[in-house]
Amino acid sequence: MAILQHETETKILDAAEKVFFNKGMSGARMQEIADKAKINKSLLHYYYRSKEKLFRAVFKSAFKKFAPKTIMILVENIPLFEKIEKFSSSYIDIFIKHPSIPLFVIYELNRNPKGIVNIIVDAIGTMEKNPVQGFKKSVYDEIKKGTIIEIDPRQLFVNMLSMCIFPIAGRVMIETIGFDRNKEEYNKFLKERKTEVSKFIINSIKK
Amino acid sequence: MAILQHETETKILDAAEKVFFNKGMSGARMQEIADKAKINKSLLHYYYRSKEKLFRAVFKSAFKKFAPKTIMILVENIPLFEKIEKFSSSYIDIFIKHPSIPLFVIYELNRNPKGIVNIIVDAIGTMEKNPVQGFKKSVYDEIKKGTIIEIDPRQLFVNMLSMCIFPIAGRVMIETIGFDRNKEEYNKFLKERKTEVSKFIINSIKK
DNA sequence: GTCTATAATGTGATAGAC
DNA sequence: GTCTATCACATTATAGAC
Repeated sequence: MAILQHETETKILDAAEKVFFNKGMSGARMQEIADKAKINKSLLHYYYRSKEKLFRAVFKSAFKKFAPKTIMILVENIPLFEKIEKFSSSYIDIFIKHPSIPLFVIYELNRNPKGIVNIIVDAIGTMEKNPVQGFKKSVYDEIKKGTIIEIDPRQLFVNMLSMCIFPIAGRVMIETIGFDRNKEEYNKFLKERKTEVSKFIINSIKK
Repeated sequence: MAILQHETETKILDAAEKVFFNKGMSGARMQEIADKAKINKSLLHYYYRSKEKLFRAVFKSAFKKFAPKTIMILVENIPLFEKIEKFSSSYIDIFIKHPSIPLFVIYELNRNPKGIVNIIVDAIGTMEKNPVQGFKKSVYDEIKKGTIIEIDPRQLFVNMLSMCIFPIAGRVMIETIGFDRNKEEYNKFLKERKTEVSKFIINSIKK
């Protein structure tokens, strides 16, 4: 039945996501994915011929969860401060909902840059027009207007990106060195960052 | 001979570092480590009984490359602005020299928090007195003096940490989305951050 | 200390029945 | 589509000669 087939496919992808997110490509085991999906290991191969192909499906799905919105905000034609507020808030919000994605993407991109870029291109069509250019343009506009200090837009962008992603990707590390291992406390801390990050940035660059 | 033994042990650890840093615990292969060290695979087991033990040695060595100095700066009794400048500059500098360490530590800590914390405790003696407290104290002192705005010291600390570590741990990702894949250009960009980060932070919090 | 050979197990993938 | 059984190979680890 078409519906059952679709259900199984979804069950597999959900299970595969959990395992790949936690263990990475090299640490993931097809058996564990099958167990989590409550199906036979052979069925994995029936639906996704190989571990590699299943991984690609998982990565692609993960990437689509945050990339389109992110890119849109970066190229949007709005004032810089608004762009920073919107980006930080949305970005942190998405990753509060999908906390395993940032480290997964960063790590796998390191492991095999070329292979992963192929998946990304497959996911969003093309990598040609760089969305970061949209952010740089906003920065130059404000510098010209004299509303912000002179700053290298690359530094500013990386600052913003770092403060949005790292507290999520490096959560276990941060909890280990500086916070009580209290899940709720850290979640509250992350929610506060949705406004804290943009305030911190704008404070620093506004004239 | 004692010297030869020491040499072999070092050769193994150097090779193991390269492989574990790049492939992680689960992706690393004992054969590859042996090949890189130009010795027989059995010798690995002669010197470090198991893959697990070799990994622990590598992690411990990696951790010692940055943790002692970092902790020292955080608890040092110096004014906040100086502490921020010193921390950012030293931290980024260390990781320019050892660029694979941050992602390695973050990833392996995620994979197996309890196991890794044991290694850390083994490396620095204890985790009891939290070095981040030293930073928080400096922040509260300045707030009381009225030299900086009122800010949650945890947010400030995580901002600083993020801007220091993420550009290194997430380098491949950042290069992929926003920079030309030019090694020298990015290295220059990182060196600039040694002063940019503290300027950015102090700009944001000073009254 | 260093090597060769091999054991023991884990793992991705396939064949074939139903 | 889903299962059982099994292959083929990779990988950690050990035994034993030198």
